[in-house]
Amino acid sequence: MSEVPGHTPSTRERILDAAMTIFSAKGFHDTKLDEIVAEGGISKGSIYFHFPNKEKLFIALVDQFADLIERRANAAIAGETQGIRRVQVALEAVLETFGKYRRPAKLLLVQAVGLGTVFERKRMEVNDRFALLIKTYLDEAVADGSIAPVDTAIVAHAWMGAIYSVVIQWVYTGEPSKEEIMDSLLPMLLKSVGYQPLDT
Amino acid sequence: MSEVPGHTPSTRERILDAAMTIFSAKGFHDTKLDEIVAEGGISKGSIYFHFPNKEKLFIALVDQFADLIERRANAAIAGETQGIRRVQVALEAVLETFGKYRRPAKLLLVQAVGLGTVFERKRMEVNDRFALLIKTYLDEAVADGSIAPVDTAIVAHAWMGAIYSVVIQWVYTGEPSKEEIMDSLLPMLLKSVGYQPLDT
DNA sequence: CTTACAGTACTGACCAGTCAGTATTGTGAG
DNA sequence: CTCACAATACTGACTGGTCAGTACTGTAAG
Repeated sequence: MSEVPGHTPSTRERILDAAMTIFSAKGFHDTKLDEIVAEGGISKGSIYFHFPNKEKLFIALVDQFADLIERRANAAIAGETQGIRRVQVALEAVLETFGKYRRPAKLLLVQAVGLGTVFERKRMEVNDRFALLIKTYLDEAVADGSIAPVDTAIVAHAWMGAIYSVVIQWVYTGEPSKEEIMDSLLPMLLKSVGYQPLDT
Repeated sequence: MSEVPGHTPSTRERILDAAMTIFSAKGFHDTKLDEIVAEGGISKGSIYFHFPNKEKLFIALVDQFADLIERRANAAIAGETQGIRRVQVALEAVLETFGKYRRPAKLLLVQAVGLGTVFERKRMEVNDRFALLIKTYLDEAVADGSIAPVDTAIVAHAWMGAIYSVVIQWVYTGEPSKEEIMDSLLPMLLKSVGYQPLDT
């Protein structure tokens, strides 16, 4: 995730890597800090040197990945001009990124849910960010006539949920493959707003 | 949920009701058994008389609601014969049921996620049950020519995720209203498999 | 008395977070 | 370069609050 090839990872990076491994596998509550300590070959104290508490360490990982997703989507969009094409390449970029990072995907989509009041806000914030991103580009596509008018707020949330669900399924079972997802999910989503994709 | 009008609730029911209230509001880990005890006016001892542990109590609630959803969907389907109509009424029934039970919905869709290894299996089981249900009826619709062939496994998961996501949004914010959901989400889902709804 | 439950006081394992101390790196004066 | 000191990075044994679960007592019905 954060490691640069020819670069000895800093302690902070080692902590984040180890935390990602354990958190994504066992979830927040089932992860003991001592397990992260063992995994990363660091000490408990240095976790608390770099992060104020367990919760903030977890949130740092969530933020890190959410930022990455958003950057990739925006980068993809920047290369296109027409409304619906922008939507399409953004979706492709997001699926691509989830596909590339299985553990962070699980962390964000599964382990960050249901953690009680404190995390709820964070999760809604991240979700709303994504939904808004989708909504913005859908609105664009409606405005330039690429697709017929729809309730873009609902469609945005529905798309997000559809993507999450399929990605979660893939995270756990490895099925369906990324190619199948691209080939089936993408056209399906576009069809749901009345757009018939001609090419891939 | 389980209360029958003219029936003094048994202790077991009082436990389940109280547990539902607290679990759905605070999540599994942030709920203390003593809070359930206070909420329900029951005793800790009787919780352990009726349930082996906190985890099983939680799972009982999840199962109870998942069963309800499935029964409602199947009941709705039984009244229709044509493929795609069956899919449509099933979706309506599910949305209807989520709409009627906000707290159980939150419990199932939010609080039951990210609880670590033990609950993961349960969640996947419930999810797969729903996805399979959708898939079965989609396959029917494809078979009888109501809709064009698609990868029904992926579509089923995507639909499930779309519904979850919109319902979760509604659970937290009360928006969009049930009517808007019905009017926007349902046609959108049907459109995603190439079906243009004529009525409703 | 016995069975079937309800109620309550208590326990002890667990683990996030602390802190006193050690190691490493930076710096600037002689 | 080297010595003195400071700042930063890191260590790991220890602690104290928490809370699921238990042991025990109460009671009413048959």
